[in-house]
Amino acid sequence: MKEEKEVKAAAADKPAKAPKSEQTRTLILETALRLFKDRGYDKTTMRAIAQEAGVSVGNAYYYFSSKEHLVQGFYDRIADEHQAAVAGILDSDEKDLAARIRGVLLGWLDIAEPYHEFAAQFFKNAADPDSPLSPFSPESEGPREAAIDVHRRVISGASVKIDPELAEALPQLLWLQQMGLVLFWVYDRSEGCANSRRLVERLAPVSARAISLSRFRLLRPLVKETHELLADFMPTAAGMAASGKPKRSTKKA
Amino acid sequence: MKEEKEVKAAAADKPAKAPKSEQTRTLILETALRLFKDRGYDKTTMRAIAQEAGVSVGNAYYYFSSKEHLVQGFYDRIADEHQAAVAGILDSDEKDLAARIRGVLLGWLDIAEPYHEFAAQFFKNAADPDSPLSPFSPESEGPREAAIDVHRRVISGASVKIDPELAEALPQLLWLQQMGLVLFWVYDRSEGCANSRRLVERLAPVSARAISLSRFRLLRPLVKETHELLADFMPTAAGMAASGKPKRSTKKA
DNA sequence: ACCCTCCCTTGAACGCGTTCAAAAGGTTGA
DNA sequence: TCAACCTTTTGAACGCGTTCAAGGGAGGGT
Repeated sequence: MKEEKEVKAAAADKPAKAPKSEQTRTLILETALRLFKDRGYDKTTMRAIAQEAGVSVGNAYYYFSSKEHLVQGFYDRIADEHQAAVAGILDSDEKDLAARIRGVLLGWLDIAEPYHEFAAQFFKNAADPDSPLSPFSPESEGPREAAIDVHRRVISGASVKIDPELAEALPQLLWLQQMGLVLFWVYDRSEGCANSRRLVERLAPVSARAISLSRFRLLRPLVKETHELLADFMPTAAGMAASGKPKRSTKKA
Repeated sequence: MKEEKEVKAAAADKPAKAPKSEQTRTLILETALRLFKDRGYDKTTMRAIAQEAGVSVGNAYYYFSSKEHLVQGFYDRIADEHQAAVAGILDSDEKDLAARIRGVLLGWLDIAEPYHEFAAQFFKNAADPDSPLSPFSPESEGPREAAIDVHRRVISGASVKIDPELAEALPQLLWLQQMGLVLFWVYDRSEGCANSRRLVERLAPVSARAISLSRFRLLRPLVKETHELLADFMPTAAGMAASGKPKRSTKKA
């Protein structure tokens, strides 16, 4: 299943990076993503992808072990675009936490909007626990950590004072909030996903307020327990549930 | 699609309630649920269901317009069993909120455990926004309202004092929490879903504490905003997203 | 008797994702 | 040059969910 391109044996002074068939792989992937965007996921058949790319269906399966795996590329692309898009806000001198949260979430909606129909169609695959496409799957750890890191920067750039214990768990919580937004967005059929945007406008101040309230003594025990809960069950929720033991992962993607 | 049994014209003094083919329908449904439980969802083919029930595949589709629709029965069954199972706790003199939450959630895990493997397999269908099986779909409004009502009784039987504004939104919030638990449970591969149970044990006190803290002045604005947010976006999240206008539904199932 | 109508039932057929044995290409060593 | 070997490519075939035109069969009006 997992094959890494191992350079034969000797060193080719010109690795060239296009080893014959990497082109075929890319061709199939690009064709697939284009058709997905044009026709939607369900209406794009493997036969159509193969035909459009000028190869056989079997060949597509030689490079991508299933139709789902073709989506991984799209998945990564959105994440990359989002991280690029929010860099401006994250590195700006905007200190208001609500504004930063709002910017990151609205930024995601902007990036994802062109793919809304397509995304809604394959969202069910991503929700399958057995699918590598699931945001909780071990295969998604890299992108997931990167996404959580965005929220880490959301917090660190804000002027708000945060309980240090909460600060540790907060990026994960904000990421969970983002997953909730994605869920809402997938269901959102309103023009231009206007409802999702309004939700963000309303939700961001509430989140920010809740966070800023957390430093009060009154909430100390609640914060502490919440933190412990996340530490035990979240690191990789899927891995945790699967293995039976909480595990800490320090791997960086 | 929606057909109600209309008594022909005249009054049959013996409606008999088994009008010829209701038996066929039931036979197909029971056969399907049995095979689902035995073999899992994916490995149970429509052909196998038809053959086992002694009918043709087309006949199965005459009564159930898709394989998914066969699952609706299972869906309803779990909900009914759960409501029966937690009646004891809800009507008891247990006044501790954490214990009540814990009881309801653990009760669900008990009921659902036999179907864990099966459920994980069709969970992806339930996550499809276009599927009537989705817990957020209009078709699921009846069961959803019933499930929310369970949480309403969780609260009303507890001795805790609750901000009246929060009290209105709280059942929905607890239901969302339950949906989160279901998500975790679907991913849970541990022996006997032990991790899900431990999550409940840890989560219930945290939830209860958060709720009891909500009556403090400090949290008043946060509670108010949260309530408004839910009122606008939750009633039927799907319907809301679809129609563009919040709608209040007072329909009882 | 006949036909008409409506409910129920059939099974072949369609399009899909996916698999696989076999062929075609390309590279290496003698 | 030939042969062995691995990578790449092919397209027919499989099993699936689903559809549909066609066929019972039970009543009821004439």
